[in-house]
Amino acid sequence: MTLPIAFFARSTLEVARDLVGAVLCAGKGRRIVAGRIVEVEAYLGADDPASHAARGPTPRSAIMFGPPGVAYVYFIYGVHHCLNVVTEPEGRAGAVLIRALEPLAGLEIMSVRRQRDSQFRQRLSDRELCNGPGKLCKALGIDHNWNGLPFAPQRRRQRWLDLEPPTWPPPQVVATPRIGIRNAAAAPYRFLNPGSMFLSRPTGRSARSV
DNA sequence: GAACCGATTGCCT
DNA sequence: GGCAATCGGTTCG
Repeated sequence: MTLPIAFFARSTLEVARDLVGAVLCAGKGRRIVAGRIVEVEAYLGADDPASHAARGPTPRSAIMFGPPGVAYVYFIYGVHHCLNVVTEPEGRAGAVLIRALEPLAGLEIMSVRRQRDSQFRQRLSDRELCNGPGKLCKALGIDHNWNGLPFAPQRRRQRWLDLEPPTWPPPQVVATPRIGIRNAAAAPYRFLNPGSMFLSRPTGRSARSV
């Protein structure tokens, strides 16, 4: 069951919290990979200095003001891609950064994609495959060409994304400050499953249940 | 058009 | 723990 648009057309903080435990699937040609979301971060609009949307819409951030439930993919440090889910009703800016996954399917594909030189390298451990926003994009084969794709299965397309709700019972979720943020560093907008061994960083001492 | 810089990662000491 | 890699987006002149 795919998460409906109404799920994403809510406040970014609520969507971020509720995405922990959801299953992300990515299809590229015949290859399908999937993982359970264990860590995300919320990025808001004008009130959030750390957000790409903080200063209003620009060519890059305009997508954050658009319809919810689509991918916002950006290129960072000239090296990596990061995957977000656009939130809030159209006209209001918001996005949730996917920071870490527990790999569920296609682990061999992920490992090959993650290798710097694909030849003669040992297979990466499961916990290394998707434990960071840049790493999981590499493992899922996601780049700027995926920007704007809906989170809805369209299996006849070359590329598609899907998000399915957490299975029962939902995981425990805690909030901490976001990683790598200078402004507004204290805002507890990072949401994660503290019991997971697939996080990008340790939970941290300031974690609070939400 | 030039300068600055980043929601990261992996390799080096 | 330090730091380079390497590019596009954004801002400033």
